[in-house]
Amino acid sequence: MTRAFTRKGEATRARIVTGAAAEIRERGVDEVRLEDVLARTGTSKGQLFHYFPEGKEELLLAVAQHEADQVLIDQEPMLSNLTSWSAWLAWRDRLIERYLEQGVKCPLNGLLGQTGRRAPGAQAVVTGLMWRWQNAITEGIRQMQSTGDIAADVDADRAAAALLAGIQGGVLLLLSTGKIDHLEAVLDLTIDSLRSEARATAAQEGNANG
Amino acid sequence: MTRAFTRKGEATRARIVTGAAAEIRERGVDEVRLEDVLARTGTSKGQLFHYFPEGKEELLLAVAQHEADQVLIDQEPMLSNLTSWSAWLAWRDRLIERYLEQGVKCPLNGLLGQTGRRAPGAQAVVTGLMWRWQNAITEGIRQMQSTGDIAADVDADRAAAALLAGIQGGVLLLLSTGKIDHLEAVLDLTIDSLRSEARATAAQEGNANG
DNA sequence: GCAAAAATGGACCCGCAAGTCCAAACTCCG
DNA sequence: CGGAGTTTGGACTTGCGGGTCCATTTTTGC
Repeated sequence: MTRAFTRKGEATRARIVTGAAAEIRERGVDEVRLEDVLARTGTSKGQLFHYFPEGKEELLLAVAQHEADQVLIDQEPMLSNLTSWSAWLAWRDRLIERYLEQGVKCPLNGLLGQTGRRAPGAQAVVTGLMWRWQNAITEGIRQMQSTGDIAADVDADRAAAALLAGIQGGVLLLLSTGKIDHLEAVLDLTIDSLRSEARATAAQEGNANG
Repeated sequence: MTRAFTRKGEATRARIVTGAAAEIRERGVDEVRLEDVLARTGTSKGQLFHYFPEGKEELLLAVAQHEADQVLIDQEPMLSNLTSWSAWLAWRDRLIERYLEQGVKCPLNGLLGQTGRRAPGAQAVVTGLMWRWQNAITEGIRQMQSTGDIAADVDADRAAAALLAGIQGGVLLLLSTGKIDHLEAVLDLTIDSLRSEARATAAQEGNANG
């Protein structure tokens, strides 16, 4: 299935993907014309359709995949090591920093709901991203439970689902209002809540660990 | 500024707006052609451009306004009367019910971030909606604080911001995964958190109310 | 160094959907 | 009834942008 591309070919292909991604981040999916991508990457139509025979749809899918991966990579190594409260806070800070910097330019926006029908597979990419993201958070919560830092009776899956939703909503509101306040509030209050529940439970059980 | 439309004219205009709204809900903004709206509403191009001289953009703006208002209306009378825990739960139930029914068809999706540049004013409509929505929640929290049901030291604005973000994210995840779990988790955990903080504070102050 | 395969440039095609225009039909009021 | 203003229908124009095609150049493998 993997087509035979030379080294140079792969490089060109990659250049097109990252160029398209940048263009989309800056101007939005529906504002980007193939011409824009060609201009920015210094390529021609012939090349684009050579590397993406299905045309725009295939390119969008590749971009989506690329950007989805990037979202998680940007959170490492924190996201995979939520093993102490300071790690959680570092993760929190990274998220704020990352989205503050990204501002209103969300590459994956516009791939949701029925809007994303334009690139059928793209929807799946987003779903996959959410799934991986939530799993990482769940794992983090479980870790904290194993050390007693979070109460054992917390439903890790459910808590992770809520936190992920909060983050997504925070980013969404950043996109529409330009302010990061919502994201900050969600992260701080949710994490605090996980901590205080631990404290409350520990207190009522009369036996803190440590 | 208000153009002179006869009764019949107003009716036609309204028919076009609601028809367009329905079409968009079903098929997504970028899939809807003016022709589709005309077909559904039994109108002609002449009429559409008669009532919306600026064309599609003006129509989209009208639709956005219409749908934004609907979002809040659908939450009444609960949203404006968050004065007891049972009222909060009723609101929660209404939200779940509403979005479960709406499913993957979000009329305002696609108006966010730079995607929404297609209709410059539409962005403002969404921002306005969020603002009104959050204010209502803040007000509800304040109400509960005034009766002592929520601890006075809770920052109502911040808590409302977090809850709103959670809701938005929950809906977003509903759009991309088709499952309502995230929205449920956010609502339940956030509301629970508001309640337990009240309990905790009351307990530690040694004086519960009622 | 040579043939086969891959990479590149860019002119051209073509369909779609927004927007224009105007003539015909209503309707409102005196 | 008459005519000014409003509403309606729909044919036509137009520009944009995705996709096709092929000739040319470069690279690869032997």
